[in-house]
Amino acid sequence: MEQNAKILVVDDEERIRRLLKMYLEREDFQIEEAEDGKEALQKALEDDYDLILLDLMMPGMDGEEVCTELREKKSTPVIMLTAKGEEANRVHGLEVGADDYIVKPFSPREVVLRVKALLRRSSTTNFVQTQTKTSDVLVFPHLTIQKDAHRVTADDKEVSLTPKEYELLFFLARSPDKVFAREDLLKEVWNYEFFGDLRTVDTHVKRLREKLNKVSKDAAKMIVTVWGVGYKFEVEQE
Amino acid sequence: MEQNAKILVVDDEERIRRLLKMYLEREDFQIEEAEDGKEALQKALEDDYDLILLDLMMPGMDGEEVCTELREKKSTPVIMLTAKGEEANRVHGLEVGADDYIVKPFSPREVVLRVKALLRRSSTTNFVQTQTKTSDVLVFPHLTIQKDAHRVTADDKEVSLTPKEYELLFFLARSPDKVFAREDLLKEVWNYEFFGDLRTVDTHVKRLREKLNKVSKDAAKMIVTVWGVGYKFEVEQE
DNA sequence: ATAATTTGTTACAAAACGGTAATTCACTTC
DNA sequence: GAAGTGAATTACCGTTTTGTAACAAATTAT
Repeated sequence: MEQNAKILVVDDEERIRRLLKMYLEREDFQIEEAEDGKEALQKALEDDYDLILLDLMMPGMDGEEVCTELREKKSTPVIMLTAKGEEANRVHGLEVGADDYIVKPFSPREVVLRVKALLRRSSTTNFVQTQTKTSDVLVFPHLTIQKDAHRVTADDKEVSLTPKEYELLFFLARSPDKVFAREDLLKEVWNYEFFGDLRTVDTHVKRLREKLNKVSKDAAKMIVTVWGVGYKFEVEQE
Repeated sequence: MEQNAKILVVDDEERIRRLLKMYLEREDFQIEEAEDGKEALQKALEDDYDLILLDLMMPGMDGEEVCTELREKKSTPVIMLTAKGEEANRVHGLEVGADDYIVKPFSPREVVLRVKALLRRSSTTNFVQTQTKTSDVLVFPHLTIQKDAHRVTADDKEVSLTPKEYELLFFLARSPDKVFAREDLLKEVWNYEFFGDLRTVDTHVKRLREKLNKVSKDAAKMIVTVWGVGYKFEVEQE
């Protein structure tokens, strides 16, 4: 597995760096930081990283420049972070040699997934395809989630979910039986600058259950309320 | 292990500081205190702590400010303590660079667990053994407790417990055969500002036994009354 | 630009829970 | 075997948590 990969996080905002660090370390990645383009380039050249998360807009040398210069020497995989307004630059970023880009504000979950995806991609190109693509499809007794296709089927019938509903379900289903507090769900599934009401989660759970229920009672039952604690995705066992 | 870590406890209320100190010292942490933001910042900068427990609301410089200023120099892990009403500020705390937050009034047990969790996370001790996670599942002859799932099964049948019942059981089961006085249980399982009747414990024990008993007599027997002393979770042996 | 969909908020009723107190029961001791 | 102390049980009621519906805001599609 690509676990324990070494990742360089580059952003001028300390807050963002910390956030990324926190979430990525939780996945057992090894994180180093750089707070400007110059430092980033220096580190990236000195050391061999498995991946670089690179903010586009930075004072001094911006992400684009870093990427261009880096590419003259190395082919370390790069994910570019772009603020929403800068989205136009996106293609530019890819042109410059970035492998993927993520638009701010991102959700922590998204970043982790994209990082893993890119690591997987960049490692398989060099090796024979031993990777059986972990968890691209989650299959449970009455429910199947196809990650890439954003497709959910309950008892073989398709359920059409909105993005948030899908993400919520996917997140829960990724750690079966584990209870998540509403707070945790807000932190993980929503993006980092969302500070809304906890009831928001309830509402989404309700809608999710509703849709699942129309198609399969059994599938709907998998989303379980744990009173006083939160929600979990439970796989029936007996 | 990260035991013996040095922790700075910051709160303007002496009572809270003492309480935290007491519980954390019991876990062999080394505690220092600060009673306002200014003192906290000074100490935090002068000395290297493994973790800081930081009250949000304090006269003068509040926790948020301390955190912000601290973050300009250091990345010491911070757990923010927020009163219930301030919950709105909660995420703000994270934005400012806190790594976790705990809502007052907290239960001592919770604090200890969160502190340990954060220390585990932030100790870049990227050694494999770190995630051996102490007792994520407790397995006994007729009873199993899955911590993350908040799930209890007695003789393979699920028992649905309320939060308090679950916590009580979990707490007892974590130290098999050890007798706890009612007072101890109240102190540990309930939150710090609860000074209620000792009989409360009896009632919860009763409900717990009742639920367990419906499913497995053997499991129910594990919660043993020690006359004149308290209760213990006893693992049968012969 | 306008309509349609998705998302977030708020308010409220119903349900589940928690703590207390009063009563009954069990063990111990004199 | 009667008195005293601690434990179990029961019933009660206030509080907290949850589900839901209705509405407002934001986003996306047309």
